[in-house]
Amino acid sequence: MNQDITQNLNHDLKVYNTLSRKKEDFVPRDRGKVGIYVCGPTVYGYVHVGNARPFVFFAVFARFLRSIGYEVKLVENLTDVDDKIIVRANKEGVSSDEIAMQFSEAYLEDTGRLGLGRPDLEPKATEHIYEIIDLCKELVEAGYAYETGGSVYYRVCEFQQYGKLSGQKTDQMKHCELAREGEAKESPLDFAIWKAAKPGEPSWESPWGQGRPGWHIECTAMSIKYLGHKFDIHGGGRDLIFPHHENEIAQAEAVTGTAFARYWMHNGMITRKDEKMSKSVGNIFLLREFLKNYDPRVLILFFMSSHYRSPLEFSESNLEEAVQMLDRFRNCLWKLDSVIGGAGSSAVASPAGETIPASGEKAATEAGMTGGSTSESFALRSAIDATELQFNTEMRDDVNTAGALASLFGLVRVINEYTESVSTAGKVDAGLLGEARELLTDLLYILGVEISPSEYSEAGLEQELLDLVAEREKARKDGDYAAADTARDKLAAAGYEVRDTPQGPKLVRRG
RNA sequence: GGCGACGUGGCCGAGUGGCUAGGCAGAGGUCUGCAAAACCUCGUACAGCGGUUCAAGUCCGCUCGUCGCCUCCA
Repeated sequence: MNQDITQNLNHDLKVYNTLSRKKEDFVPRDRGKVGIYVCGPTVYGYVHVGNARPFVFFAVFARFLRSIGYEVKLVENLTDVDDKIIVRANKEGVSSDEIAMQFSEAYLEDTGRLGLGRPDLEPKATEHIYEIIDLCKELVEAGYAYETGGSVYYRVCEFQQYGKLSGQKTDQMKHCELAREGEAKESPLDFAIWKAAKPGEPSWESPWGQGRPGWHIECTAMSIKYLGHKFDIHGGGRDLIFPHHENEIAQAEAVTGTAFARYWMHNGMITRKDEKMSKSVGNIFLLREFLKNYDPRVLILFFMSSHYRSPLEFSESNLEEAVQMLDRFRNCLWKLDSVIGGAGSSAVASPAGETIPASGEKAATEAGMTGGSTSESFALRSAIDATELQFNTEMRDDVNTAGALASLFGLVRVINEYTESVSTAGKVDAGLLGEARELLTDLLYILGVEISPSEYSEAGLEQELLDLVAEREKARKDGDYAAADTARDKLAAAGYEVRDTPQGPKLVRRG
C-alpha cells in the first residue's frame, strides 16, 4: 500500500468507545503504537461460534492497524482457573488442571484453524498468580478491598466511579447477589478478587492463606503487566461490559488512580433465532463443529459482512451467502490468473511488488495501449484507486468491515469486466491487472481471507481427471453431447466443475 | 424496576441531512452444444405517527415491536 496515503490515514481513525458511547478519534498513548487487550476464553469447554467473533474481529482490526502503519501489540488472555472449570472437573472426576489444559489446547487448535495467526501474547491466569496477589494486596492496603474468611472482596462502594462503563447505578441494580455459603461480604455488590481454597481445588499460597484468583482480577493484572497503564484498547463481547469490565476498571483505577484502558470496544452477540448464542441458553454451535462443514473463511466473511457492534444471526442462509462471497472472490482470482497467463502463483509469491509475471510482462508489451483495452484499462485504473480509498475510509470509520467488503466487490466487478473484455480481445495489460490483483489480495488479507491459487490451479491434478476432460472434449467435438455430459457428471462427482473458457476447458475444485 | 441498543427493498446488511452501498435470491438478456463462471438490464426500501428544515432513512418527540445487560456468558 502506498506509503504517503497510509501515513495520512492513521490520523483519523474513529472508534466507538463504550465508555463515552460515542465514536471518538483514536489517539494512541504512544505515537505509532497500539496496545490491545481482548478478553479470551475461560477454558472449561469448547469455544463456540459466538466466542470466535471477538477473536476474528480483533485479528482483523490488528491487521488493519498494521496496514496503516501502526505497531500493534495484541494480547488475548486465557482464564484457566475459575469456578466453572472446577465445576466441570468435579463433574468429570478429573483435576481442574486437566480440564484447563484440555480446553486450552482445544481453543488454540480451533481458533488456529481460522487461519488468522495468533495474537502477539496469550497469557494465562495461572502463570500470573504473583501479579494477581500483588494487585489484591495493593487493593487491600488502599482500602478498596478487605479480607474475610480467607477470601478478599472488592469494596464496591469505595470506588466512586463504579458503573461508569455499563451505565449502571449501584443503588438501582437488582438485588442480584444473595449471600452464598461461606461468603461474608459487606455488601451484596462486593465481588471476590481472591477466593479461599476449598479442599480439592487448585490453590496458591497467599497472605490470606491458600486460595485462588477471583474472576475479574486476572485480566486487570495481565493487561497492566503487558500493556502498562492507560493502555489503548480493551475489547471483548458486549456481555462482558457488566460486571467483568466494570470490575476490571474498578480494580485497576482504584490502585493506579489513573485511567485503565482508554478505549473500550465491544462486539455484538451472535444470535440464533434472534436469541443470543450462549452456553446458558443452550443454543451454542461449536466452532469445531462448524469447521467440519465449512471453510473457516466462510465464518470470517460471515462476520465481516456486518458491523462488529451489531448482533448477527447465525443461520444457514446467512452462511450460504458467505459461501457465495468466498466463491465470488475465488472466481475472480481464478479468472484473473488465467488471463495473466497461468502465472498467478508468481504474482502471489511476491506480494510486495514485482507483480508482473514473466509471461504477463510479455503480454503487456505486446498489448501496448491498443485496441479496446484502453477504456477498460482506464476503468480498472480508476477502480483500483477508488477501492483503496473506499476500503480505507470504511475501515477508518469504526472498522466498518461491511462497507469495506462492499468496496472489494466493486473491484471484483471491474476486474471481471476487464478479464471478460480482454479474454476476447486478447490484449492484456498484465502490469495493471497484477496491480489490481495485489490490491484485492492485500485487502482481503486484512479482512482475514487468503485465497491461494492452489485452490483453483490445475497443477497436480490426477491424470484420471485430465483424461475425463480430454474425453469430454473429444465427445464435444464429435457432437456426442450425451457422452460429454457423462464425463462432466463424473468430474462433478469427483468434486470438480468444468468451465469452458476461450482458453479451453478448465477444472475448478468445488466446495 | 433500572441501563442500553436496534427496527432499511423477497432475505442479509452498509449508510446519520441533499448524491448508485454491497451481497444473496428472483426475472430477462449476452456467452455456451447445454451448462458453469462472468457481464448487462430490472427493485424509488427505510416500523408507525407527529415535528424541525428549502431538504430526513439520516435530527427531535411519541407509539409499537425486537434484542442485550443488570446472575455465568464472547
